[in-house]
Amino acid sequence: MLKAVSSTLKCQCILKDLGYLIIMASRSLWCMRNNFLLGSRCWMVQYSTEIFLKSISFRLFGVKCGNVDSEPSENEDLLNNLFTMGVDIDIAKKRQPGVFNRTVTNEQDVQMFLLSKGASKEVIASIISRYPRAITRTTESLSKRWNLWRKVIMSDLEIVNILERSPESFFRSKNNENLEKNINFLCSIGLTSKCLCRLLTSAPRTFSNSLDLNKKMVECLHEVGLSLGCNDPMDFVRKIIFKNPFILIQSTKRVKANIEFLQSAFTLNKEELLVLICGLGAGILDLSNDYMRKNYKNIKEKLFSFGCTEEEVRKFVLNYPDVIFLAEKKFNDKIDYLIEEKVSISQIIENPRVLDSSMNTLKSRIKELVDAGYNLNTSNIAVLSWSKTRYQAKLKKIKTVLGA
DNA sequence: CCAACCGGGGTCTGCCATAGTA
DNA sequence: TACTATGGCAGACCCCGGTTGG
Repeated sequence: MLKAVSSTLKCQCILKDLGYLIIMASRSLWCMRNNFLLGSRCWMVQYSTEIFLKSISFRLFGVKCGNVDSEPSENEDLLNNLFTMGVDIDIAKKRQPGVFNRTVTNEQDVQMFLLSKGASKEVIASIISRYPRAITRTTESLSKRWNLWRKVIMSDLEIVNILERSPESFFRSKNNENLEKNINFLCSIGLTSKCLCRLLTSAPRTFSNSLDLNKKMVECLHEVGLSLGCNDPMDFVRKIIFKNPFILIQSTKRVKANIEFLQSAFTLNKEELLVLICGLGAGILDLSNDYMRKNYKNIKEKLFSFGCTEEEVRKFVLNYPDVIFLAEKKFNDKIDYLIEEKVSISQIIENPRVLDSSMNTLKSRIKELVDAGYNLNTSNIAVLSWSKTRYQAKLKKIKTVLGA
């Protein structure tokens, strides 16, 4: 009798497992097909195949020794649920092991909730794999949080896209009161709804910061504006946030150090520094201090090696502070390549924006221009950084003039 | 018509450390 | 004391087009 029951149970188990396998297999194949058809990123193919293979090994393992050495501390329902959802358990466990020891989790509610907002099953699996603590949130709490985000962002789909990109930003905190206070605070300093939307889209973490942390950064920037003799320091703060939506997820330590570095490196007076950091230089305040120093040092050395003066380097970087973003190798490679192609260093200094273009763009454009008979050394090199349409129109013209 | 100048838009997560909490 | 919430860090460009003065 007992044997009969146990074999029936085993049969059921195997049938269930076969069911999983079929579901996973078809899902994987469907995913692969879609990925090939749509030409989307290869990792999805790899990802779904991996999940498929893992699900096979897990289920086979489960059938073979299910009762013998299952770990009592682990919630099997949870594991089963996550597997059917396509979550990568290995990644999830590695990321937040504590979640797997909980007696109560809400993975199915979370899935239902996200499905109702238009997220695909694949996206949900990816979200939970990368931020498993998401499944400890209740529908009620999620719904409230979602509605607060919707005060800033116009559509559910846009929010889904942000969650897919950065699940942590949404799920790391369940403190909805704090989120609401943040929104109110950012409105109160005069940020427009457009700016707020950009902030949440670009740097969603801002909204999970504690209100206090955001206030500290705003105060910090306010003080900087004040100390630099700004007439309207709050306007200065708004300008920086508008120019650099990532500023509120940086530490005040980093931002202060970068501002100090810019001031000392370029010996700027208050007014010049003010213009720089709420203008072209706003973006580079995010950089890690060491990275900024290292890159600036490299730029200086590289340009010195071509006989540039200190003043020329200064002018170059101040006209185009974004150059500090460029990693050493990329900067050096671009300069070397341009020089190799008979562009002079003074031409580069006069047109720093040519370094905006990727190496590929520089290479293909220079080849086309040279082939068309354009002399880079004596002509304007700004074409290298023009938009595609303007560049192509120009190239066409060059071809007809020089070809004739 | 042209080029020079200028500003804008997209993008920025995933991990670790640690104080706080249940 | 296991787990959570939160702060902080490293990492690292490319492209488009409006305006304007000649």
